[in-house]
Amino acid sequence: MPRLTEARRDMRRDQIADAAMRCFARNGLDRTSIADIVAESGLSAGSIYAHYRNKADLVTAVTGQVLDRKSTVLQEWAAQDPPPHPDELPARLVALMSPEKARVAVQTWAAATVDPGVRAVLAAMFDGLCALLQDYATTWLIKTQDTTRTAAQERAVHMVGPLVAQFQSEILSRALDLRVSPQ
Amino acid sequence: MPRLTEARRDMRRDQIADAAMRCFARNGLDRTSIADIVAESGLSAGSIYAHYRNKADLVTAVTGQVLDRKSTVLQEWAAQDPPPHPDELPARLVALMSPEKARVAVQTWAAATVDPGVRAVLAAMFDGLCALLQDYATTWLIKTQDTTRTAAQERAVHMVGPLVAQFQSEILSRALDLRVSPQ
DNA sequence: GTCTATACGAAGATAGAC
DNA sequence: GTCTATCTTCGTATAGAC
Repeated sequence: MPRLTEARRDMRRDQIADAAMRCFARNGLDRTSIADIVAESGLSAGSIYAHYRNKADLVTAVTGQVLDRKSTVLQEWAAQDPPPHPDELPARLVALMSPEKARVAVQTWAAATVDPGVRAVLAAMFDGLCALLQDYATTWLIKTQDTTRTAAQERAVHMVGPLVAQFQSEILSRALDLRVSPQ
Repeated sequence: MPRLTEARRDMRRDQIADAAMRCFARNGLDRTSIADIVAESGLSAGSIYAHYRNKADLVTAVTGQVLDRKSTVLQEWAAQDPPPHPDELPARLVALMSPEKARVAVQTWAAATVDPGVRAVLAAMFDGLCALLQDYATTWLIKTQDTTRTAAQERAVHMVGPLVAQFQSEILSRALDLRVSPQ
C-alpha cells in the first residue's frame, strides 16, 4: 500500500472538492454543472470522474466537509478561565466559518428537505452539536455558577435549544449577508 | 375589464402555483421540471407558459406565497388578555405552517444564497418579521409587565433577535422533521 | 386558452487515445 | 491518471392546430 501515491490521490480529491465547494457557494448545488467544476479546478471531466463516482458522490464529499466537527474548538474554549458565556458560542462558532461555507451549509439544509440521505447526515450532525453545546454549558455552569454537577446538567438541558437556534440563525445571516437582529 | 374571466385567470394561476408548490416540496426548486408540474396540475406545458413567463417567474410566485405575512395572526394574539408570552410565538407561528411550506421556505433560503433577487425579497421579509415581533413584544410588556411605553420599546429591541432565531430554527425543524432540541 | 409535438440547448457520464 | 471528444438524456421553451 504505497503511501505517497495514496496521499497524492487524496490531494487530487481535495483539489476537486475545493473547486466544487467554490462553485456551490457561487451557484448552488443544483445549478453547478460538471463543466463549472472542470473550469474551476483546471482539470478535466475525465479526471473528476476518475475520483468521484458521480456528481452526487462529489456533493456528499463536499457537504461532509462543510458540516465538520466543532468539538475541538469547544473543548479549548471550555478549558479557558473563565470560559466564554454560552450565549457567545453561536456567534463565535459561525465567525470561524467562511461565508462560502455558510452558504453551502444552507444549501445543504435545502437538499435535506428532499433527500433522505442528506437529511440523515444533517440530523446526526445537529444531534452531535446539541451534545457538544450541552457539555459546554454544563462545564460553564460548574466553573462559573458554583453548582453541583447534577444540578448543572439539569440546567444545561434547557440551554441547548436556544443555543442551537441562535447558531442556525447566525449561519443563515452569514450565508445571506444579513444583519437580521439589531440586538 | 370583465371580472369573471379575470377571476378565472387567477384561479388557473393558483391551480398551477399550488401544483408547483407540491412538486417543490417533494423534489426541490431545481429538481422540479416543467413536466413534473404538468403532471401534478393535470394541465399542459402550453397552458403553464400561457400563465407564467418562465420557470423563474413561477418560482417567484410560489415563494411569494410561502413567505406570506404573519401580521394578522400576531395582531389577534396581541389583542388577547393576556397575550401569549413572546417566547411562545415562534412555535405557534410555525405550527400554522404546513410541513410542505416549511420545506419550500428552507429551499427559498438556499435560493437566496445564490440569487440576489430572492435574497432581497427574503431580507425584506425578515425585516418585516422583526418589526412585527418587536411590536408584539412591546404590547406584551406593556400589558403584562406594567411598564411605560418607552421602557417597553427599549426592552423589546433586545427580545427580537432570539425570537427570530427561534422562529427560523422551528421552520428548519419542521422542514426536516426533526425534534432538534429536547427542551 | 389549451393542447400536442418538437426545436434547441444543456448537462451527466463515458470511450478511447496518450 | 488525465485528456479530448462525444453519446445520450433530459429540460425549457415555442410553434401551430383547435
